[in-house]
Amino acid sequence: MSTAAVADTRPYHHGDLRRALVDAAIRILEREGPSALSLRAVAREAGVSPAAPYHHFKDKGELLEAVAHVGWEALGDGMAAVQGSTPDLTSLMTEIGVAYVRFSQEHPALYRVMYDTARDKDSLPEGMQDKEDGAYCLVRNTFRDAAGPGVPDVDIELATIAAWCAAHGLAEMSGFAQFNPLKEAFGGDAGFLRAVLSHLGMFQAKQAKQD
Amino acid sequence: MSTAAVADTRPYHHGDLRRALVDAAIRILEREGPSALSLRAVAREAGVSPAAPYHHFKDKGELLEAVAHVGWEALGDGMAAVQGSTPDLTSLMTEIGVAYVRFSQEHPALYRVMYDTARDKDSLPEGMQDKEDGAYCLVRNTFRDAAGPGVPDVDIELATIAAWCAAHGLAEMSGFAQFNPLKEAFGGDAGFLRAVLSHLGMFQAKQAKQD
DNA sequence: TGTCCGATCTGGACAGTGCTTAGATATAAA
DNA sequence: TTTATATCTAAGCACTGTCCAGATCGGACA
Repeated sequence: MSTAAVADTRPYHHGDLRRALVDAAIRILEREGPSALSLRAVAREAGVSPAAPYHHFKDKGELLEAVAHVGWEALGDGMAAVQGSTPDLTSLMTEIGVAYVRFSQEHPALYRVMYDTARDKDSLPEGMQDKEDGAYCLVRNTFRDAAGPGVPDVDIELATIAAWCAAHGLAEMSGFAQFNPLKEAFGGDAGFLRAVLSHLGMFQAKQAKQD
Repeated sequence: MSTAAVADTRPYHHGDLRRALVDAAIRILEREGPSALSLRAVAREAGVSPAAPYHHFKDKGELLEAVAHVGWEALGDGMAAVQGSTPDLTSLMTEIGVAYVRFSQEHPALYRVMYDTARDKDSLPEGMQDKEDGAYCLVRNTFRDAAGPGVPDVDIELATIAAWCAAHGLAEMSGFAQFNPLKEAFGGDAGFLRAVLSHLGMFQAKQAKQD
């Protein structure tokens, strides 16, 4: 998760403090959770004064945006990793969905920051839907490839949105206590995720194809 | 939304300050959003000192739980209101889903508090899955009624969870800017919601019935 | 080489927060 | 009426996000 070494180049006093602050924030997030993520704690973790971050970010929200950006890229990487793992579209989309939920389980605090900032702006990050390597585009492209050239854009878009919403809902609630009995019934977390995702039937482009 | 009159009985100094605080919190939430909801602001709104709430709630989290509880009940009412609006299961479940998302759109701040506290506790409120009049039970019962007696509990539960996750995902993202083009394509917000919900196909008990 | 300018960082301050403690007050019970 | 208990206030603590004046350092220019 790019908590990478800080001292690659140090063009300024501290040496790329901006990146160091984002890294520090992610470190705190993974170690102590979202409630411990104050601007002052981040500055402390990075070894600078509480006012230093204001030379690189307009306010706390802008720092969180930068943190979220790292998260979205990592999520995209995780989803891209299962690409080509199976030729069957339905099971491929299920695996992409599983990768999505897995990310949210492995980085719950980061995932929370990602959607907190998204809700504040009423929008997923700009780049995700346009840039070809974004997580959102990955899902859309998978649907498009499977659907073929005759399917209207609106159907592709609908399938993408539906899949994204379903995956997000599952991601936020997969840890809820209510679901434990069902997890056992499906042989653990992985089986449960696959069951829900394939039950939803959202990962079938056929539906979009036939309309 | 139960911002009801305060002075029904006043057995204590202030007169049911507990309820007054919850009402005040909801008022602030609807008026200024979640970021304005501090314990001190709630006390101010209710006309008491900043320390007064601590005689009725252990801490801020417990106040938020009480606020969220009001929200869950209101959500349940909204979903129950469409009950019996159509004999067809698929369209009924779609309407229940629409009612769910509509609630989140009309009370975004309250909806946010509901899930913030749920995530903190890694659980939906206790009563919802057991009490017969809870929103969660409403969905499960609808599935059960439609499926008939031969369908195993685990399938009913799976369908319920899948539908709930999908509705929540859509609720959190239905306001995102990315979806605007699609909304126009489906003739406004209502059409968009129905399209996504029925595309997901999650509201069909048949799948559960056949397994 | 020396000087200066602007980017970068610090120390200190302000208002606001959640929460605690000690004391005041009013209600219900004796 | 006295007493006990629930309720509320006042004051204070440690913390937060944010701003400001001043210190400091790097690179450009002379």
